[in-house]
Amino acid sequence: MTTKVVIVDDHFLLAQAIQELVNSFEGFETLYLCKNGKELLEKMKYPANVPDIILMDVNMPILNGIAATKIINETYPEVIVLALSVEVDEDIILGMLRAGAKGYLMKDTEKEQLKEALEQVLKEGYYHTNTIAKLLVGSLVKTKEGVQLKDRELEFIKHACTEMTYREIAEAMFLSPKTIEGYRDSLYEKLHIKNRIGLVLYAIRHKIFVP
Amino acid sequence: MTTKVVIVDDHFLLAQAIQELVNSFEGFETLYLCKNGKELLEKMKYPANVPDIILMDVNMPILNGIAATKIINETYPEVIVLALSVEVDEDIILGMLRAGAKGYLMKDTEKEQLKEALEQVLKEGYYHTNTIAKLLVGSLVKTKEGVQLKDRELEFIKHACTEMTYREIAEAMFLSPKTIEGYRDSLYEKLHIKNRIGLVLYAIRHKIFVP
DNA sequence: GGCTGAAAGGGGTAAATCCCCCTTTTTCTG
DNA sequence: CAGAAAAAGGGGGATTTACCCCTTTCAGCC
Repeated sequence: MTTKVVIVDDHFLLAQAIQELVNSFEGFETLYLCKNGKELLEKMKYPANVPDIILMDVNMPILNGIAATKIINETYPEVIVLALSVEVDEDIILGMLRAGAKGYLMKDTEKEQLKEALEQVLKEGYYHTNTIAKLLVGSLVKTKEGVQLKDRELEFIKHACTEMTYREIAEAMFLSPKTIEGYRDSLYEKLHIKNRIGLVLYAIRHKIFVP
Repeated sequence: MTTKVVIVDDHFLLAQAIQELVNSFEGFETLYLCKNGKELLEKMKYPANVPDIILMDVNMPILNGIAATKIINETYPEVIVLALSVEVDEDIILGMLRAGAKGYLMKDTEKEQLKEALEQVLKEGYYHTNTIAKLLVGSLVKTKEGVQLKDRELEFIKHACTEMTYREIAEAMFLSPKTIEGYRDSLYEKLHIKNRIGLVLYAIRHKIFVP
């Protein structure tokens, strides 16, 4: 009985290439390829298309890896999802694992490591490289960082990542300039920053604003 | 006589996978894989290691695709470089082609398209998809945008993407604050921006500063 | 109802930024 | 070498920001 694998990645060349790799491993075969999460869910409506393992890219259009993984974990809890990405962003890795991925492979892993990952995930139910393990430990240590921003603040931050003055931002948000300054001052304190440049960098690094 | 191909990509899994693909094409074989431009140049010092075609990733540590392509074009003009990237940034694609790449493949190309590209590049000397062709035409239309920034200006911009005041930037660059203000004012005019936020956004969008 | 705490609005001041316009020095370039 | 262009440095003033500390309003909750 061979293990059925599905590869989900919008970089189609990579998907096809990984397919060849997987097929070269004994005991594994690729069922089909998908370009995004939506396509995958469509396919999986037919029981014959439900695989044992899904190799899932994180950055995809339409339905990204995290969202797709979450749905699959709820609908098909017996299917194992392995994340596969170039993304080294901590938030994203953790998001993927929280969504129920059983492992996270960087795209610079060795061929042998992929085989090892597939085999271990079948036997043990999980596979994590040292890099990821370290990240996990790290995330436990600093569970704080819980700076919760309100909707209105997020809206302000997005405007601040613009050549608008605070007066103009106030107009755009139908607030008085002084209220806007209040938002700003409280954010500066919460986020430990000193000026608007710091705010812009914070917004970009936390994906509040995409340049 | 088979065509010898070398793959340069720091995403090792992708590199290996593409290797399998290339080897499955009749008349092509992979010589070896490299993780960056430096490794490639080291290898190519031995004549036996000089391939016919190089499949080169753009984003690599140590020596990136554009720099490596430039050197290879000067040192080994008979070697064909094909760019291979997820990058859709116009500047980068054009940079790669200017550096002497004979084609630019997106990583979402089909398996068959890779084969076609390899074969056409051997026969015709170039390979461009419609997407790239359109880009090329577009770049001819708006040949302007030739805002050439000097080293000192770039250094200033990087500092400006920081919570430093101009006074502090001046200190760090061993210049008077007034000189720094001069840099700033001339940049504002050249780049059609109104304030420091605009400068930060310009820097990020043009990859002068990576947040 | 009364307390509390956050959101909204504000006043005043010091610092930083922006925007002119100007001189001197250095560096290309014909 | 001369002349032009760029780099470096500067003055002064209008705006904008940053940082205090303070009042009103309003919703949530015991």
